[in-house]
Amino acid sequence: MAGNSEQKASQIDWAAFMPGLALDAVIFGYHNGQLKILLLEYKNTPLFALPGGFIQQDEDLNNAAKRVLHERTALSNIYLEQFYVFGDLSRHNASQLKQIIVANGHFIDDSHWLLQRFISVGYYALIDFTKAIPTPDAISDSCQWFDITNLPPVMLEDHQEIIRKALETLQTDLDRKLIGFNLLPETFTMGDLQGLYETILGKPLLRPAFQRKMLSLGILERIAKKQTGMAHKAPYLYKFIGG
Amino acid sequence: MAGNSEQKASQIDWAAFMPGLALDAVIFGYHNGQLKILLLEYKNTPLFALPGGFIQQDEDLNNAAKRVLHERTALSNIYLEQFYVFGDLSRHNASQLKQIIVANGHFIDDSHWLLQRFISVGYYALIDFTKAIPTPDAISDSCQWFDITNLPPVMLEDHQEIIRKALETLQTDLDRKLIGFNLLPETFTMGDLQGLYETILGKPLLRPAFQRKMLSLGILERIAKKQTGMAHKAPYLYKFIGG
DNA sequence: CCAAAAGTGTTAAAGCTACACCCATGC
DNA sequence: GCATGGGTGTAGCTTTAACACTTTTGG
Repeated sequence: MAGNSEQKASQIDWAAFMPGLALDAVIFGYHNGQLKILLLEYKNTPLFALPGGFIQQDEDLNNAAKRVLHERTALSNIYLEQFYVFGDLSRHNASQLKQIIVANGHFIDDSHWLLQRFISVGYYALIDFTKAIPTPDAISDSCQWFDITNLPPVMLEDHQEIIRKALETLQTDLDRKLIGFNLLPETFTMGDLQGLYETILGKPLLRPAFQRKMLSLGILERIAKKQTGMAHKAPYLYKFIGG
Repeated sequence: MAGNSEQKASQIDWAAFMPGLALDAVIFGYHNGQLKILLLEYKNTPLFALPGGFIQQDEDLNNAAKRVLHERTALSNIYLEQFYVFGDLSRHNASQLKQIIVANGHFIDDSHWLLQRFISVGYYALIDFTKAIPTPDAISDSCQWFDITNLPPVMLEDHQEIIRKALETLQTDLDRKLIGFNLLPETFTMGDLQGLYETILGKPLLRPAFQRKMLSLGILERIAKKQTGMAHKAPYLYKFIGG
């Protein structure tokens, strides 16, 4: 849950949103052999949080998620999946929310639904790190990539748990569906792809087996014969062919 | 979405619930080689619907689902999973909802959230058919089992789609997690278990392979040596041992 | 020529498929 | 005995795992 409007809180038409309901997005990217996610840093607080937002009364839930993703990354056509709804009472932390609002110089009545208990739909997204343009929202100082193994210690509400569950879902989805390619640029080497799998699954894989398995799926097309530069045999470039 | 209170609509304290949010439960049972689900039939209408309910302001989302399941089946400790959140605007059908309310002799203001757009969390449950006591709610005439291959043609809103997606999820979960046993009594034969798998997956399985695979998992304990009665070799009884 | 990384070959183990076969029981 | 359903054995195929080997390129 995070502010999703570019306006000041006092100008927001809260009635345009569904009360008590939010969505949080765990946006994965892959760079330099690290799996990363996007986090916002709230103004004047030491709090980090997942990008999120509210659902407009006249908006499909999944479209609200797409909108949030576009606002934070400037990307469209993103791979996006619901993975869990977080609806425990214990995740509610009114004082933390109030701290954020106050730190932004706004006031809100204690009875407002924004300070009450929330139910939040968790989404995870896979994007091409090189194409995203991280963009903070109105109540945040920054929107930055964090290595999944090195997250800030203090996070909003249960966002640590949401991230954990998102990663768990990504790990089990990775070899059931063919989604890994969404984290890479259009063209990539087999080494890139293997590194991605190893990073997500957290274990080394054998190169010959990995190569054969990927090629046997028939979803990779070998593009250029060679790449440039290094002190060893140049790898082939591949691209994903939807299929 | 369905009425979940035992009171008359006019007596219900609507403020006790989270507005715009509901849950729907696809409750699976297995009997006589058929996969079945529980459906409610609304009073004075030809409409069938999934059991469902609202989330109380002071209630965990998952506990609300457990409560609904207990109200409709008299069972506790049910196997229960979230599988999708249905949040499209197109699922909204105000006239259908109003029809149900009117058919129950109640009145409600058109601006009430009950007649507005809803977001619904889909759950599926696996229960022992022989133990459930189907119980209608206050606005329903009946709560009955329906063969999944022979559902009523007219159902509330997008409940057909919810059921389709629940079945799809059950099929993919069936051999990823060890959940089939939740649909059978404590003891069962290998034939029962195979029939269950065949019914859910919609295809025949080879007996030797199935038997070996199940036994190799180490989650079945062979109980009684024999069963009684039929014109052939008596099968062993097995029970599930949580691993 | 050597180190490093890419890619292919090869063999053994493991798993799955399909069918054949034996067991127990009621008619 | 024979039909019926339960349970085991086994041969053949496919998949996976592990390692050896060749290829390319900069130093």
